[in-house]
Amino acid sequence: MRIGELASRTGVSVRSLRYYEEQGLLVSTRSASGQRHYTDDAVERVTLIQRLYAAGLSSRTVAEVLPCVDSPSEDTSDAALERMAQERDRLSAHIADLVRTRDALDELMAVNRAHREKLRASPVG
Amino acid sequence: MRIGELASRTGVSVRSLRYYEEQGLLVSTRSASGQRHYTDDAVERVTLIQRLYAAGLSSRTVAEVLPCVDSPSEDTSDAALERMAQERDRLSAHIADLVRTRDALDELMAVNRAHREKLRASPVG
DNA sequence: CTGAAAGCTCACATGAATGTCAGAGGAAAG
DNA sequence: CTTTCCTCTGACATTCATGTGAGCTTTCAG
Repeated sequence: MRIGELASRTGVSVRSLRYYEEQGLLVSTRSASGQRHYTDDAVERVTLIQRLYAAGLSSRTVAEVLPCVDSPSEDTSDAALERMAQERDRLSAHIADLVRTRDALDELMAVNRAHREKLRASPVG
Repeated sequence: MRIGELASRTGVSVRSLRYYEEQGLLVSTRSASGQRHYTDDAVERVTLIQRLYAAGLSSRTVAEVLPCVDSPSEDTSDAALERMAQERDRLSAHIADLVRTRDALDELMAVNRAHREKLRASPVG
């Protein structure tokens, strides 16, 4: 498929797809006229890239990790494995943090709702 | 305390503290000479701001939410409550997404480690 | 064949939080 | 007092993923 189709299938802009390629995250074959062509696999790959971005990995880090997706049969470097472990831990910590923040939001909402109830009961405040 | 102390107590740069004030997230009293002074409460407030930033709220949204922290006794606006609920939901979805990504990372690591084991058992690959 | 739609490259713009620098005026301690 | 550190404002720089537009070529449907 060409880049436009990949874009609409993944919901990622054409611009971003070219950027991913520039960063070495996504490969394409080129037609004689220079147009990018992708296999169906690219859809999944783009989704994964987005997922990793959303998890806070930089494109540099994503580039380090993706080879392990492509060819786990090759000798995965210590560095890559370590990087994955490191990112996993960072991600875990981040998730825990977000959960705490969500709890804080919940409590904030509860407090404010409670005050409203009180206000409704005795409108003087 | 002055801005430098607040910075070192919170681990947030002086530059960022001034930025928070500019965005209406943090208030200070000014000395005759114009220097910012903060009460101890500011430490907690800055921590909360950072927490909300980390949860993906923009400073605009943080500014919308913070008044509910300051004075839940006032009539909290519908808009603010709705905004909080909305951010809470967004955050929940984001957390779920991150958990999935973490799982994906875990599996990726497992697969790569397994391949290594195999390699070690029969070095031909 | 023609025109619309889609691709290409290159380059500049954006947004958000923060870094950094310059020039000037306070603050605190020797 | 003088030195050293802190703070002030203002402005420009940075990072990163993405938007946007120009100018040109390719593809495809009619």
